[in-house]
Formats: sequence, C-alpha cells, structure tokens
Amino acid sequence: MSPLLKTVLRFGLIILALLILFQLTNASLFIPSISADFVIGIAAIILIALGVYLGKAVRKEKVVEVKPSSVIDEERILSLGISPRELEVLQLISEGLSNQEIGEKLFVSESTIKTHISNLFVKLDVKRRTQAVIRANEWRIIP
Amino acid sequence: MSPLLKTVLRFGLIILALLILFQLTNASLFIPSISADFVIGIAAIILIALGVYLGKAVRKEKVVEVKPSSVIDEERILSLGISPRELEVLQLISEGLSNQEIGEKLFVSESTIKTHISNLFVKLDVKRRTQAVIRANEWRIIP
DNA sequence: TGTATTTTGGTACTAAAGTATGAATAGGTT
DNA sequence: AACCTATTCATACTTTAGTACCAAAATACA
Repeated sequence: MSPLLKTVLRFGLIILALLILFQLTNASLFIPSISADFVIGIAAIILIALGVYLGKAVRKEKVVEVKPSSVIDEERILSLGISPRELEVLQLISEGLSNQEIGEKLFVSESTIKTHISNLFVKLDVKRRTQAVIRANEWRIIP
Repeated sequence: MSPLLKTVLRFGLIILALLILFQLTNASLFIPSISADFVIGIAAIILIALGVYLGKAVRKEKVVEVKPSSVIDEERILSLGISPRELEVLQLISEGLSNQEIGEKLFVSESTIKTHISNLFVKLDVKRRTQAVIRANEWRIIP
C-alpha cells in the first residue's frame, strides 16, 4: 500500500471513530442507568490512546524523511582545494584498493596515482593512507 | 532537575489537568448558554494533544536507554581465532598508526607487530591494512 | 590567445609494509 | 612433564607506499 493511501485511510478511520464516540457520549448522557462520568472517563482514555497512536504514526514518517545522514561537505572540499580526480582516488583508497589497482580502475599509470595521493596527503594533513581515510570520514568528503 | 522528579511532576500536572477538565465538562453541561457538543469537542482535542505529548515523552526516554549502538561481535572474534593481542593491534591499525608506532605504543618490536598483522590478514582474508580496517568494521570486531 | 589549473607520467630514491621462516619464552592444560 | 597456544623477536627478502622533482599535455577561463 502506498504511504499516501495509508495516511488517508488512517485519518478517515480516526475521524469516523471520533464521530461515533461523540454520538455515543451524547446518547449516553440521557440514559440514567449509565453514569455520565463513567462514559466521559472511557471517552477520555480512548482519546488519549488515539493521541499517542497519532503521534507515533506522524513521527514514524518524519523519521523516514529526515534520514539523509551521509551528506558530502562540498564546501570543505573546495576550501581544501581537492580536485575531482583526487577525490576519486581518495574514494578508492577508502575502499581498500592499492595504488596499482586504482590506476587500473581509472585507466592511468600508477605514477599518476602516486602524485594524486601525495598531493592529497598534503591537503588532508596526513602521512598515511589509513589516516587519509579517517580524515576523509571526519570531514565528510567521501560518502 | 533529576529525570525521576521530572517524570513525577509531569504526570502530576497531567492528572491535575484531567481532573479540571472533567469538572469543567460536568459543569458546562448544565449551562445552557454553551453547547455541550462544543465543550466535548474542545475536551477531545485537548485529550488527543495530551496523548501525543505523553507518547512523545515516553518515547524520548526509551530512545535514551536503547542507545548501545556499536556492539562488538565477540563470537566472530573467537570463531576467527583472533587473539587479544592481535585485536589490540587491529584496533591501532584502524586508528591510522604505522607498524613502528604500534610497536612503541605496545612496548614491543616492529617485528612482532608485523607478525601479528600477517596473522591477522590471513584470519580476516585481506591483503592490505586498509582492507583489514574495512573488514573489522563489517564484522563488528572493533568499536 | 595567453594564463592558470588539472591531469598525466616519468625517474630516482627512501621508507614502510608485508611475507617466509625459524625460534625462544611464558602460561595454561592435560 | 609433555603439550599447546600466545607472544615475542630476528633475519632476509619482496613488494607497496610515499617523496621529490620535473615536465608535457589537456582543460578551463578570462
């Protein structure tokens, strides 16, 4: 079932329940055998439960749409002067590839990769590729 | 304010509000100038809002206590036959240290670290330290 | 068109990382 | 005591990684 249809259905049911509840309350007030306080108490409990359910449903959908967690910090990439190609290399380092493997994947020589990496290390202020991966995750410059 | 005191205070206020609401409803039913339906409607809205608030408050505390996210998979560590010392080395690799730095931190020679790492690579089925870090995070064997 | 940046690649090193093998020691188990 | 595992370390090597320096294209830009 689509989320929209689900929501519409849910709210329809809730409104229906409310109407029935109101009619019941009105009717019961004129039947002496049942205490008015009792009916009102039951109605209050049902309404509070309805509120809890409603809040839960709304929040559940909110969590789903407020999900974007791994957002890349483009500004920092620019401020560090990291080029697109360097970023690509950094990404592959973080996936555990060797310099030779990165070169093959990008169709360039290993020398080129080494150059990119050396430049990256300066920009990231690190000495090793393991540290580069840690930094890249710290400043959110890789996914 | 302590969490317990906060909760007690909160529920006290809620009960008080309910009592007032009930009295109000009862009283209003005998005042002809205000429609009973209107009073009931207002009461219903307040009660639903109360339910939403209540649900939110309860869930908030639940989230706090269901916090433990990064749990180490001890079973897998045992099944892979990874020793405590090897695990320690793996942890330091994941922090970006070199073999020499790890040796200094653990007061052993670099040779020893290399031995540990070689054994680790076999157990983790990887070829490089960057891959080892990835694996260690995949199987939750480091924090 | 000229200039700046990016991308590419080479050479020549130095430094780490990783492998293979063997071996000594300490601690716990049977 | 004999046995096993974890830990330690060394030597000798091979392979990657990383640095320094230079330089040619390609691309972007004004």
